[in-house]
Amino acid sequence: MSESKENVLDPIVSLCKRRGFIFQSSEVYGGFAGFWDYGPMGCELKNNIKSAWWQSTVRLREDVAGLDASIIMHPAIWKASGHLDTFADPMCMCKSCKKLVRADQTWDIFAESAIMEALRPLITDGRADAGKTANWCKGRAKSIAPNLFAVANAETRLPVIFDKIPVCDSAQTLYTLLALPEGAEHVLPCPYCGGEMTEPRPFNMMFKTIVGPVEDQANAAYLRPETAQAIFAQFQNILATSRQQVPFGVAQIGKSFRNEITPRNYTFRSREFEQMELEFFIKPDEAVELIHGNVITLADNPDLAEPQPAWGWEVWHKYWVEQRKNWLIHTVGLPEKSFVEYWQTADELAHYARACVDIQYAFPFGVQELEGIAARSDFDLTQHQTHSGKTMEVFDEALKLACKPMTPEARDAFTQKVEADWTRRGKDPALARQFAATLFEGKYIPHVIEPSAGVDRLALALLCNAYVEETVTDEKGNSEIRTVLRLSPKIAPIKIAVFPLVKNKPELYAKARDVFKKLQRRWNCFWDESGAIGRRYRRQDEVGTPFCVTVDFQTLDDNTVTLRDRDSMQQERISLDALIAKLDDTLL
RNA sequence: GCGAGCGUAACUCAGUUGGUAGAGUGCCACCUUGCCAAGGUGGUUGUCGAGGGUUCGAGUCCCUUCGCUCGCUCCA
Repeated sequence: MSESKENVLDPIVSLCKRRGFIFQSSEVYGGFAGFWDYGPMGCELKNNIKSAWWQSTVRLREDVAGLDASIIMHPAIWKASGHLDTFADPMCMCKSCKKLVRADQTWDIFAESAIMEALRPLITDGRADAGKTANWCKGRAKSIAPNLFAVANAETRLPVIFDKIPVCDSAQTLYTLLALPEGAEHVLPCPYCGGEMTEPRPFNMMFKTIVGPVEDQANAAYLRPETAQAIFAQFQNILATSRQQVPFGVAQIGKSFRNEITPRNYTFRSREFEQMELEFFIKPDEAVELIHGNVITLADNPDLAEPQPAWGWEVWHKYWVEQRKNWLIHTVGLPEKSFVEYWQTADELAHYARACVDIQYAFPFGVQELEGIAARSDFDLTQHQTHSGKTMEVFDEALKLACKPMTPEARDAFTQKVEADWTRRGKDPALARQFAATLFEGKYIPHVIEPSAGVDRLALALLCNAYVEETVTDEKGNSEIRTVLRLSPKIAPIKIAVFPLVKNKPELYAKARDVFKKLQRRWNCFWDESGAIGRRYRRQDEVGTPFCVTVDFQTLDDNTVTLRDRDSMQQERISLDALIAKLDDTLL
């Protein structure tokens, strides 16, 4: 299996280069890792994917508006979103076993064993259960390790740490606990082999640049690592100008940049990539309950065809999972059985996420994520409200009206219910009271469902799915290999190729040019007059052109042409008008 | 970032112990051609990934670098 993994993409990579889908960036200078160029066929393919997404996500809906934001934004955005902190992971490498470990995870492992060591007397005395204590240590280690790491170069902050380690009471104890020689270098041994580790080096995943003429770190800015944050930052502007009301969404397609340590698997993990993201804003469940008296959950087994006002976040999330799957299957033609819907487990979820579904495609190099549909609660908007000082709340007329007749007792009861619920979910109950009070005024920060897809990953998945080498046998019994890209007609780069049956008959040639010009006004067409007709068909098969039209002598008499189908290789005689009607039907 | 392997025409690949590059396919032109890559004639292609070194002479040996593949690692 691991042997066969080698070069599984080769035929596809080769075809993509030969036929102008994908080139290595800067190839004449030896290439540039993690960057790719889309050639004549590739850019048509990508444009078709993007416009199909835009069509179904924005144009065919009334509740989604578009945005095209700048790539470089105020650095504070990345502070608020958390990218500045979590994208700057310092890493250590073991000098002997060469393993790379996130610096805070080294501490993680040490903190765990140190706390365990400190608690051992309790277990020995029989006052604590060994298994439970071990689990507790693991949890504690996770929460204190980042602080331990921070403190490694700032001993003044030690007391902060001690607050979190009740068993410690002095710096001396900490050093003893961690088995560190006092005043020694604060780089820990390798957690795997005990070897010496290098100094932690920052691996910032965000590309940094300087804005303005002065080369000063104070003017540092970043290329966005995701498109989503601009939508949150512009939330109030869009709300004010789009005439939308919650629930509604904002869609954006654009480039994002991540300085990946290891770009691999062709275009799958690139340093520059394109995303299609939707942030769909919904009312918090508490607001839905106040307005409608109940919240529809998945337990109610709701019909997901049309959004309903009383849907809770859970149903909205499921709705978007279904929407996205339908689009993948029916619009861009990814077979249902070629991908899996993976629901992240509780401990895989980011702390602010309530649910996240990964749509994973079975690539030749493994099952990998194509798209994620996350329920991100009100985390992002709240972050930007906190950091910017600008409100991200919306005013909801229906909510205000619903709350108006509520008695003080009813409000108290509701508030207590929210407090209990928040406590159960591990959120600060003190904030619940404030949240409820805001709701009674008809205001809230919307929650968000985020379907986020990678254009390049999807393009690669579609190419992998479409690539077929089939054996064709002619009447004489000769077999040969036919290479075909079975792309969905909607996303195929070229829709129709037009051929004159022969090119040395001026009348026929002119007629074929007329047909070509006529079709070209509607679709991306390709003209080919060279070589035998069969060769021309096969050339189109390799770039996935679904239809070929051949103009022959009969066309001159009755305005009919032969229409050849890519997949079946069957031909039919059809009038030009009927052809246009048929293609309209298939391609729109 | 580390380790291993690899890098010759647009594609797939030859290239013997160092002697200034080949094949097939493709592509282009003309002829031919009445529907599935295989007719005829002619033509096109490379700083042998890049830079440096050894040598009279390097695709071939050495060093550096870039890129690709695999493994480790990472991955909102």
